[in-house]
Amino acid sequence: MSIEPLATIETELDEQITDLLRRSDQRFTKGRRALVEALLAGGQPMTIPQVLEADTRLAQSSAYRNLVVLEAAGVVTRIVTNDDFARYELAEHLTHHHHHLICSSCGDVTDFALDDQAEDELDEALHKIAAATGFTVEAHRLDLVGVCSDCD
Amino acid sequence: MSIEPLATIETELDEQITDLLRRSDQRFTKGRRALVEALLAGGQPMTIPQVLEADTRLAQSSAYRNLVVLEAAGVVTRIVTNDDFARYELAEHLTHHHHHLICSSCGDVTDFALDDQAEDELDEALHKIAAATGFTVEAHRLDLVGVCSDCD
DNA sequence: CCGAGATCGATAGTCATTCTCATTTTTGGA
DNA sequence: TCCAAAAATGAGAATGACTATCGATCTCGG
Ligand SMILES: [Mn+2]
Ligand SMILES: [Mn+2]
Ligand SMILES: [Zn+2]
Ligand SMILES: [Zn+2]
Repeated sequence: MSIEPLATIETELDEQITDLLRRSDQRFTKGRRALVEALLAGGQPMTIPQVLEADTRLAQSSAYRNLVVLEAAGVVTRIVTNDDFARYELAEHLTHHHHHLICSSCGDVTDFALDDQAEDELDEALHKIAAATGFTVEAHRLDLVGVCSDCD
Repeated sequence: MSIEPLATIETELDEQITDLLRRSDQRFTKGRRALVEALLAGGQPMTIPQVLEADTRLAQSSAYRNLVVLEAAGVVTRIVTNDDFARYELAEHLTHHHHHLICSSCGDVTDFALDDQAEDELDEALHKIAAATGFTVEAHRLDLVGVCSDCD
């Protein structure tokens, strides 16, 4: 494969990803870089068909396999909804903590963030739950399900 | 099919479900009643294999089909996680609003509720988001992902 | 430059879920 | 009660997102 960047990854992000991959004995290859660049350029969680359309040089089988590798390394997050396809986005520790608007009509997933106060209050309430249930919390997920402005 | 109830559905709930189904031109048949009873007895979101194991008289193909019917009628909710199987539970307006603990180890999904104050604060924050984004909110979903006490 | 090992990608396989259709059950008149 | 039309059932086939396979290609240290 010979792939030229669509959008160049900033040096720091590149190094972070290289490092995450190295920790799971994986290389930051051209194909993997192209996937990250597509997700970065997309600006919202993307299905694999969307990724393949955004960069037609990518092979489907490699995209599936490499997104699994990238997820295991903590570079991307897999988002599963009621839609037929899973979606991927850059992991939160490479971007920032946020939540999702999920359109029940078209399936689109977009990001939103709570203001700090609301997020803090939520965290506090969730810590109580965790303590009360003996559940070891790794993450919380908050989605708004509804109809996006495009779908009216 | 000849199915005797495992756990009897209370009259009021039975009438609500009958009504919901009638609104989508569907009947509350024995097979559908058995599904609802299994979910009720299960006490937590169940996969279809779990439902079939709980009531071995149920046919797999009918269970799949009827859970789709029950979901369309608003009787049950389909919960999709990273696990292989989707899960079903009674819809919130037949029970109460709540959220989910999702075990990333065994896949189990259990319920929890925020205290009223935390839920109110969350609702308020989400209304602001909806207003700011032009998103028409149908529901919010809050999950805690982590490791359940059974899995340590 | 070389060779071991990693990665690639076309293709085949898997399996949760959906579809098909012949059979059974239900329903609402006659 | 009897009948026919409509709905529901369930065994099995089909679908399709995703994963596994494996020979070709690339990468990197020596
Ligand atoms: Mn996101
Ligand atoms: Mn629940
Ligand atoms: Zn939409
Ligand atoms: Zn568990």
